[in-house]
Amino acid sequence: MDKNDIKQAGLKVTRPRVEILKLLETSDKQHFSAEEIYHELLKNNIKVGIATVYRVLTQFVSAGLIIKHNFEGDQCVFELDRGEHHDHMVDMKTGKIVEFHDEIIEQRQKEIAEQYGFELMEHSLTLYGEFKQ
Amino acid sequence: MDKNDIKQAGLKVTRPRVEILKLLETSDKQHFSAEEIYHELLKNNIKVGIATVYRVLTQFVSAGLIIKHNFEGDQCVFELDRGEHHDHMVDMKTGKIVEFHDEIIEQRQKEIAEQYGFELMEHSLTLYGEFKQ
DNA sequence: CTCAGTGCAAACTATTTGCAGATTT
DNA sequence: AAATCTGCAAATAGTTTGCACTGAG
Repeated sequence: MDKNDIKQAGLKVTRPRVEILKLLETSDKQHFSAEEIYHELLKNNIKVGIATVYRVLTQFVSAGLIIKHNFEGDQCVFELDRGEHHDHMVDMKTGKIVEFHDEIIEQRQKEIAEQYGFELMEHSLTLYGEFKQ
Repeated sequence: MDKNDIKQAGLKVTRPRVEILKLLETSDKQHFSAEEIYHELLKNNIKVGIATVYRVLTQFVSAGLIIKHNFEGDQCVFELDRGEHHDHMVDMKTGKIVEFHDEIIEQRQKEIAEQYGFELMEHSLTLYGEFKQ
């Protein structure tokens, strides 16, 4: 129910917002940079400005609809927040991104934070390398 | 032996290089952004251009003398590479950075990479939150 | 009809580059 | 002296903002 998500975020249901959310929901690719989203929309004959893409993405992040990642390199990537936390493996040659989740690591992070008197709010774990073959 | 490190990297031993390395070696702070280094040098009456700071930092990273981190936020930070790998906890209020190392997590990362047929080359783990009290 | 949202162009921030003069070896 | 290095200013890349017009409710 994408349109409801937009409404519940206190935002009006506009073309760019619906289309950006739809793209993130229906694409087989999970991670997009702002530029990629922009070009994808243009390719589908949806006229938007790059500024709107950035604005909408920022709003969606605030609303908790999507997540923003700061991998190595110059630009950020965005993905739909499907509620299940996960970390990433990034192929440094191809740019391919694969998600994983590991309870042992999650647990250890909490223990370490505890040890240091650190109130853990979020974390980011990214493995860089190459997928074999 | 900082000057030797510079030489061994195939770089000439110049004022800016020596001073940047010295700052990173002797400061109680471990992590600096390029701007911070720049201002720190100016404060110590060492005239450099910001472009030189960026150039030298890039060269030092290539030479393996320092490490570059991409924490959340706009700018990168640099720290001396003391050879011992570690991850980071970042206080989102104060900006304070504390290092930690956990063998269990390191081990799990290797196992996960193995499972996925992923040749692990590096990784980045950062905990975000606040130090209590 | 009203106010939020949009596209455009200009502004901004972090970083990089071209170049002529300065430094290291 | 030769080659690298530097500071400056201009360029770049990603992202943000001001503004007048457009569109959702």
